[in-house]
Formats: sequence, structure tokens, C-alpha cells
Amino acid sequence: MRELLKVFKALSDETRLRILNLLLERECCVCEVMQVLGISQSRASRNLSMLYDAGILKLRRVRLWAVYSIDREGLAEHYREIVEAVMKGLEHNPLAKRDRERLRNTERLVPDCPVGLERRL
Amino acid sequence: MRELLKVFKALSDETRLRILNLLLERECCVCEVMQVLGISQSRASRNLSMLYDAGILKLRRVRLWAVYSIDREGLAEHYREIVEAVMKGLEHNPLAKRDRERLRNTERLVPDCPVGLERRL
DNA sequence: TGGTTATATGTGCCTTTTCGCATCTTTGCA
DNA sequence: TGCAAAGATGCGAAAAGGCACATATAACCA
Repeated sequence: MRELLKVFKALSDETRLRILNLLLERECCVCEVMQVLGISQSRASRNLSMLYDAGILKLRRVRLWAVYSIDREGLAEHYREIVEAVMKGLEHNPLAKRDRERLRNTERLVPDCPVGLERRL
Repeated sequence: MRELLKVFKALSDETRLRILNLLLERECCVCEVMQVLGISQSRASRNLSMLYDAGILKLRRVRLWAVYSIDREGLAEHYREIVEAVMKGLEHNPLAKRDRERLRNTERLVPDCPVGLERRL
């Protein structure tokens, strides 16, 4: 019960749904999330942590970066279905579409250098 | 996005997960929920309303009773999958099992008379 | 070693959620 | 018509959640 609750609580926040929406496209580091969504660094970091603590994300460290992605292998099957439901639910949402587009227009930060990211956004 | 958020918010509360757990067994009226879970009338009513407002439940009125059940037909497919995930997630949970058992030991209230319910609980 | 960058976290403030209690509404029945 | 039972709801208090800001930590590099 506690585990299930943690997952649902993790998913009942707009910021975190927007983050998950990005990660459904591809893995992201904290600063990509923060810049694509236009939110503060602490906000991005903390919300990613919450999704991580709920077991939805996994973390890979590359040099200075913390690269988060959806933990499809680690997730129990029924949780994976919940994540799929998020994808379907956000497929046609305008804000989610815009976020995905902004992410696509952002050059990969990891494992390469973030030079110039500021300028592009 | 708002719709999805509403569903997840509806599911991120222990009381409401316990209610959903009961309704996965069978339809219930407010006073059954309240007595099986051992919670106040206003709490049962309000939490059922929240699940209803999120589109997860449907309502049928029988005489004085408000009989709630999971709205499997009305739910979009991906939401139905979320509800299934709740079922799988609570299958082996001790509290959820105990609740289901208490519900099974409760004689149907609707459409018959609730006489003696107090005594049995 | 010292500075820079990416991320994590402590703190305080504000908003939202949840609940009990009391009250109101509706329905059914005498 | 009047009473009783089931459910809904207004309200205030307590708890939980989310954020910005400041600061800490850790990795990398000159």
C-alpha cells in the first residue's frame, strides 16, 4: 500500500508529470529538465528525486551530470502500465507537446559538453 | 493534463485506495464503506465523491442509498489499466485483505434492509 | 590546490489537503 | 404532515506538500 501510494503521490503533481513526459522521450540530466521546463534548479532536482524515490526513475552519473531515465526494467509490470497510461494521457496535451518539442530542439548535453545551452534557450 | 492529475490525486490517499479496494470486490453504499473501513460518515462520503469527480466511480441511487461502483465502461482504456494496477498492487497487502474480508462478511445492504449491521460490526 | 560546474539539501513561507463536527437536504414511510 | 435514515456540505483546525533562496557537496580541471 505504501509503495503504491508513493507512486501515485509522485504522479499527482504537474511538474512531475511534465518531467515524466520528457523522460518518455529520452533520458535527461537535471539541468536539461530545468531549462526545458523553465523551472528552478532546486525544483527540478527535488521533483526528479521524488520520482526516483518512488521507484519510477533510475539514475546514471556521467562526470558532473546526474542523468535520469524511466526505470522500465526495475518497475513491476503494473507500475509500467501506469507509466504507459501517463504517456497516453499526455499524448495530445498542448503543454506536454510543447515541452517535448523544446526537448527535441535541445542538443544532447550528456555525454557531451553543455556549451551554448543558455544561448539556445 | 488536468484530467490525468485529477485521477492521480484521487488515488494518492490511503483512505481512497482502501475504498477502491472494496469497490473492486463489489459495489458499496456510503454506509457500508464507512462501517467496513471504520471511518466517519463525512469522510466516507467525501472520499467517495473525490473518486467520483475524478471519473473513476459511477453512482446509482437506490431508495435512500447512494451506491458507488467502479465505472469500467465510462473510463478511458488507460485509466482502466490504472485501476487494474491498483488491484494488483493491493492484492497481497494485509490491510487491504482484511478490508476485503470484512466486506465479504458484511451482508448486502442494498437493495435490502440494513437492519442489524451495527450489531455485526 | 583552488576554482568552476552540476546537483543536492536545509529552511522558512505559503498553499492545498484532510478531517471532525455540526448542519442541511432528500427520500421513504407511518 | 411529520419523523427517521442516508448522504452531502460548510467551516475551522491541523497536517502535508511545493517552492524559492541560500548553502553544501562532489566531481572535474587548470
